[in-house]
Amino acid sequence: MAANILIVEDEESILELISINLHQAGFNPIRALNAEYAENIIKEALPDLIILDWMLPGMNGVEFAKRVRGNSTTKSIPIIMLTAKSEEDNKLKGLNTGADDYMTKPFSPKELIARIKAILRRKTPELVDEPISIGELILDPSKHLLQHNNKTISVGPTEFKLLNFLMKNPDRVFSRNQILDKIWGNKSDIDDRTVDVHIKRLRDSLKITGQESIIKTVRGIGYRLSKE
Amino acid sequence: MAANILIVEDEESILELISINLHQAGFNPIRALNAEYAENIIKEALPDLIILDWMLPGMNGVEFAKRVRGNSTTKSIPIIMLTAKSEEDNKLKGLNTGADDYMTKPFSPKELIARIKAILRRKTPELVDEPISIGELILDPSKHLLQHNNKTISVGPTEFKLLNFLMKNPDRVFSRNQILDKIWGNKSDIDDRTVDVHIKRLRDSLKITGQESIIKTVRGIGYRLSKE
DNA sequence: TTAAACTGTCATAATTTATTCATATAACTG
DNA sequence: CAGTTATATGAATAAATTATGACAGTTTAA
Repeated sequence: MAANILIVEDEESILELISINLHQAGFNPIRALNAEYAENIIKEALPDLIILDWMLPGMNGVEFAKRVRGNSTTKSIPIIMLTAKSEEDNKLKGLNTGADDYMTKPFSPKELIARIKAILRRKTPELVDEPISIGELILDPSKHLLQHNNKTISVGPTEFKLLNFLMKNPDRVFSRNQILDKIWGNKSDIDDRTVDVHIKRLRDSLKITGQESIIKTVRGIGYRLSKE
Repeated sequence: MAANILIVEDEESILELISINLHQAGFNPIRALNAEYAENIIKEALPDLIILDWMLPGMNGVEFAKRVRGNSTTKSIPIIMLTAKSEEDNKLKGLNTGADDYMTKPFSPKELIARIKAILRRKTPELVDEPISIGELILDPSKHLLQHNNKTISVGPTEFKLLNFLMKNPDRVFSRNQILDKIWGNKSDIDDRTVDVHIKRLRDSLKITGQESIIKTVRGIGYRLSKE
């Protein structure tokens, strides 16, 4: 299950940028334009991590962080603080207020994601994309790499996502539509049968490893990945 | 089949958050921003479970719950109530209004999902798709796998559905037509006798396990699955 | 800009399953 | 036990599902 990440940032374009990047990295972004609204959200549902702008209109980031830390039910939620470069001196203060990490603007979305993963890996490992292996195959989502006995197997982007999904849910059958939902996104109006084609391509790619038979066809239902 | 879960929550971001998390957990979320709208939805299609915010604009959660409970066609739908911490005193009242469970805000989406599963498991086990076992046979719907002493038994698609159905309703006799209705869908104009053939094939598949006799013929009526 | 890689769709081949039907067996009735 | 009815079984044919190869349009990378 994807991690829910609350982003508190008053500049809409930045908020959107972070949102999109988190979404693409497989997280669930929850947007808040100010600390007050963010507090309301937290009152209702607990996020797995908070990305917090240092400077906010109204209640500022530090204040907000303090309040999060002050409440027993929320105090263990990790916080990443975003600070402008000029505020760099404040970083110690920021850490003192309880932020688990900080990043100075402008920052690279990639690095932000990396930091998020690092923190989640520490706090809630099950929410991070760790390498998965099945048999002699190793798939590393963060490196976007598929290996077999230390040799890299090349697969297309869609096939990679497909294999990734199946490896994360081994032994379970998925219908073509479930797969379309997960890999293509639920808005797609793509033909069922397209899945067959990608399954074939994936099997072809796996052929040189002799592992192509881990992808089983479950007639009338869909596909399943499993060893034996 | 994914369970349909109606979420009645006036705060849009929370509604969205719950929705996304439920979707990722394999449920089918239906959103309602207020009780009135929720009532309309229920008139159209019965959800399998309702997540209900205690405080709602217009008709509040308790009132809505009462009405759901008051109607004979909806009264058995499980309800999970979301209450703010300050309203915790009300929890008894909440339960009295018929909520099956309640969660105090803020809650973690993961816990919510755990509770949902627990309730569904209790109330409508067929929606949870847990493995079913009879004797030494284990049928796992989500893996679409039939096992006997850790060995996979291969059965055709229709036989699998048939066995699945019978295992979910053990010790009960079904006429061929009832079976046709359940497995083939009621629109089918298929011959009664076809069921016999599939029963035979199923028995054949089970022969190597020595369990083929769990499927009894009830002469003049139909078939029944039971141990001894 | 060009070449290479990737996508989704389709037609068709290959495979697996379903249904019917004829006949053999078994179960019930009196 | 003979007659009657219901079920089991095997096999042929029909139907459904999946695998595959090719293609045309796109995207990506050099």
